[in-house]
Amino acid sequence: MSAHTPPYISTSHPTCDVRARILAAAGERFSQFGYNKTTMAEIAKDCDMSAANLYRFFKNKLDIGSNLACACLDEKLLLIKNVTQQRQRPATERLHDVVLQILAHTYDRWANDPRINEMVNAICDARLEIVDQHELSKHNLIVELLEDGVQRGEFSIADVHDTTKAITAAITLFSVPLFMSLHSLDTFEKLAESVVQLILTGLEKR
Amino acid sequence: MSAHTPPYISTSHPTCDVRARILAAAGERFSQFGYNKTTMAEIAKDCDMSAANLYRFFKNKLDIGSNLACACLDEKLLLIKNVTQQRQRPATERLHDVVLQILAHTYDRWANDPRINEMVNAICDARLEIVDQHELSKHNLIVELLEDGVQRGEFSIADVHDTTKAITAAITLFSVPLFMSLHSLDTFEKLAESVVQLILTGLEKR
DNA sequence: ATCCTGAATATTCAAGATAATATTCAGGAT
DNA sequence: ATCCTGAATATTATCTTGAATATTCAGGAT
Repeated sequence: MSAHTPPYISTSHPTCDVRARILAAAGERFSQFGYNKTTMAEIAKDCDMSAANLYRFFKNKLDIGSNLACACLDEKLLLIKNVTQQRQRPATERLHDVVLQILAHTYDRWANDPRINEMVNAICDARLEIVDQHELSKHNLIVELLEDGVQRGEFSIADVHDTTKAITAAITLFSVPLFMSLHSLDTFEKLAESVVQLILTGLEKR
Repeated sequence: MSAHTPPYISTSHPTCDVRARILAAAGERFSQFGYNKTTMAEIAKDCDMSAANLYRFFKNKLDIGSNLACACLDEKLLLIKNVTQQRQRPATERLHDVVLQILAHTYDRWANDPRINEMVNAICDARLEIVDQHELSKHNLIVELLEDGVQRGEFSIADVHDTTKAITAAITLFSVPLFMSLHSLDTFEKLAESVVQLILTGLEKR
């Protein structure tokens, strides 16, 4: 992490640079030592400023954390979006990949960056609206995917919103970091395959 | 297990009576005041004996808890069994009812007997094998149900065990007390209906 | 011998004291 | 005027220690 703002072309107001620098420093600390164990003073020192000055750019520590958590969730959302919007591929394939992608991401974060998860959790139960917003965005992406699948004649769905909720519910196990300790990634992947299979084709004889 | 295992009919051996009496007293206390807040001395007094004497029948407090937790889980299992084994009904209906039954039970326990859940949790993460055993029994009941459904020509299933695991995974949201705070029972029931629908018929056009 | 207890010991819990840390603010530098 | 800081205050975490509780055990009652 650079201690000083790069002096070159800044597309935005200098204030934004400072905000970005603070977020970068905080993010670095949070992911290395955890949210609770990094102090405002440390973040400030990394940015060559006083702790008090941080409060000119963020309401408080939780606000810094929230911004980082949002970025984290957005990144996750982007991963999903990248799959769902590959319009040339069959919707079934994309649904499959979305589920596996979610699992891979959940597992990776759990295994490789536990401190970030700690932070996201801390933030999420202090700021319900953040997770709500994220869930809504995710919901919409899946709705889009299902609608696309229906239009192409791949899917037969009575109520797209209900079905999206059902799918989201059915893949809970793959979305919650807490569960990741239950199995190896490999086991989870096989399980996810089975669930996708189940979702796509159901049990009834045809 | 017990230091002296009765080789014959359980109810007749005095040791079993004592064990049962202890479990009853402990169960009463645990569900009323919680596992952590009831003392061995209190349980003992309820049984008109010394605390030390409890250790002749159970290894320790956790062992008492484990026995009660087992009974709790067995009761849950029995509920499921009662549904799955109604051979005269279609397997699809039974599968539906099992899921709703599980949800109802999870929710009820969470809402009306939080202390029991606290105990079961405490015990389960100290005694993994208990929950493993329970999961296995549950798995077997669902396997039976699916096999029955296949035989009747209701279901078309490639691998019954994999599918059972998939179903179990897909209803995670309804099995874990932790999630119960997310929605009302009513909302959960509708969601469960959708998930069952999804499991039974799948998404693909037929 | 078998069953049980009171007292001894080990472990866990919780209230209060202490130290860190978050947050605010009056005022100084540019 | 705007930006920033050091010091003051409020909040939160950590540590300490006495008390509560779990567990053990030597020995008494039946």
